[in-house]
Amino acid sequence: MANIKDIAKMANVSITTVSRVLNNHPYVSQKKREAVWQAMKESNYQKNLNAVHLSTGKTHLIGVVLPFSNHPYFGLLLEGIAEEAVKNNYKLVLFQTNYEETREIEALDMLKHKQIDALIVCSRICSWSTINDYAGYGPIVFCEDTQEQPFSATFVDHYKSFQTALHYLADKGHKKIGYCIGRNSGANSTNRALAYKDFLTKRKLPFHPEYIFEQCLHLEDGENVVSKITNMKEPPTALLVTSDQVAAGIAASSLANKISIPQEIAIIGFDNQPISKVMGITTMEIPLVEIGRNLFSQSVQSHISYKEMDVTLIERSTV
Amino acid sequence: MANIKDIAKMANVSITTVSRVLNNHPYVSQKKREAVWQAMKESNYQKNLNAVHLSTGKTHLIGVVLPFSNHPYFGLLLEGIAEEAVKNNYKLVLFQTNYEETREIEALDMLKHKQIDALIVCSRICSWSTINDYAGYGPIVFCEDTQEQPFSATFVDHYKSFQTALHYLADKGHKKIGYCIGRNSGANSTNRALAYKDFLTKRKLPFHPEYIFEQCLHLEDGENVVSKITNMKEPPTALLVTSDQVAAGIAASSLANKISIPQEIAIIGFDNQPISKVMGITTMEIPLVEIGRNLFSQSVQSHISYKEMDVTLIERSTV
DNA sequence: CTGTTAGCGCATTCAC
DNA sequence: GTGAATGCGCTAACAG
Repeated sequence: MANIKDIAKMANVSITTVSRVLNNHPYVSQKKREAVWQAMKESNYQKNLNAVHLSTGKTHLIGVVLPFSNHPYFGLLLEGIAEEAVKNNYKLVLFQTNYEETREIEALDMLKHKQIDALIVCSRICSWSTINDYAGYGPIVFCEDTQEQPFSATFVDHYKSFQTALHYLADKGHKKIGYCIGRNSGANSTNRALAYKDFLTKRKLPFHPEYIFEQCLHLEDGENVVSKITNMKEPPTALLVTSDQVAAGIAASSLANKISIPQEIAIIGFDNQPISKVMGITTMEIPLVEIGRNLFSQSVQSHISYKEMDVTLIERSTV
Repeated sequence: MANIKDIAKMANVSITTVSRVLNNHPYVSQKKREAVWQAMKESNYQKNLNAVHLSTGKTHLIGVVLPFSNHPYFGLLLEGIAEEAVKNNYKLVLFQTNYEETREIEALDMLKHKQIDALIVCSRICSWSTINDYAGYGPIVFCEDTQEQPFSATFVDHYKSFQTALHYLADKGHKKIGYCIGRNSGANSTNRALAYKDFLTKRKLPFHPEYIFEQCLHLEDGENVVSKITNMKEPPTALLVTSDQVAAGIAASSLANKISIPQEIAIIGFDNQPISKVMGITTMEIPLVEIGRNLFSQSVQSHISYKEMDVTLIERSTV
């Protein structure tokens, strides 16, 4: 495989000149420029990116941290990130963490040691104090409201959207409303819990701890929720489900258990995934692909920015 | 950030010795080894992988080519690949092709130019003759029967599994059986088409071209199938659906259109995705995660190997 | 066992 | 406009 030296020899110029045309610098005569192009064509030259990386300290690689790659939520996010990466000639390095802190730190370390240019954290597990140790090594962008933290972010206002959905349900006459959430830690979960409490207070509704269902991440988790509900003396009449996957699971399981939706239980999902459309689930649309695209853009910028995306209620037939 | 030279200085040894302990070479006295460790600890040393890559010509990066990252089929495959990559301290570089040939060639070119060590092609679009041009630049592994091609592969026998499912349906009394397929090109599709024809011949059943539904990749595509079927004078009584996603879409759409399953139409999906379990869809289980794991292993081996995985019929309630 | 030295392929001063 | 020279951080003969 030809290298820059070979090209220089073939084109009868110096290595520097080759490097200049390679990087589109001005101040190269048209004649030499063409000679270099010719030589590159003939020898099917291609830069050795490893050398470029070592020399420049840049890798054109962006790390993406996510818990699982096989979850539609992250799939959509990744789709948006990947789309933009292709456009900008960046490649993505995947860090599948399974929510293990060490995995996330591995990614952070790669940033620290210049193995990637920036890091996109789709779902954070490390504390801010840990992450702050890595500020300055390169952009780290998040998919949550980073508040005062010195990191870019693209996010939705989970407090607001949760309230919107909750009041929508209440306006339809529901008084016993519960919700399903993925993790009980995490900023997003905290915000939603707060929104829930504030809603209850405002509407003067009692707080039922058993109306909160945790560990609702995957389709299968919906079954669990349904089985818990069927065993309740006073089950909720409506459920806010923070993932369309789980909402779909609940819908399917309800069907199997002859529980009618929305008569016996109303459901609002989140994300507006294809599955919610197919199954007619009312949902809060989160523009995940667009968020992904924006996350990528922020990761290749040196300044910090915050971008809030809107959530839209999509009415279908489960409320 | 300290480099190998600094460490050498601190530990009072040569660069080579540092490199040796770095790479666990023998022939280093315990004393010096410990001195180096000490220095590394003190300075929080970390290798610059770009330098390692340039020097060794290896990147510890494996490329993964797939059409979409947000499809559960590829999500599961990716899950298996990622799992094994983490174990072996490799990182994954994603190539989302959207089935565009140029994207796949980009990946191939990265292999050629040593930017990645190997390539895993989850779904091929390029012709074998194109791909053969890249043989020798590094391992390329496929998720399909590579036949005489000089590339490793992990795959399932689509001919066989299609036949199994088809005869299962026929044994249940079905005579009008159709199938839904993703792409009409691709080796897997060809094999299934062949299996279908052979089955028809063997059972002396007529061939209805309208019983073949193409472009069935996503959940939403199921709607289409159902609407086509409802407009047929003589609709099929059973459907083989090469993706659980589409099968789920068909099930949901049937429900919405008051078509009862399996009474009016029987369905067999493929993959055994969570959704098929939740919706009680009979399916042909393909061990995607395991295939992913094996694909990774093959990608870091220098010899060529072929591994066929078994497909298992999982009976649920749609037949 | 240990150190010296020569690359790996490219970007980038700096001088002409 | 152009090129010689230096360095990025590490590996791997080779010599001792």
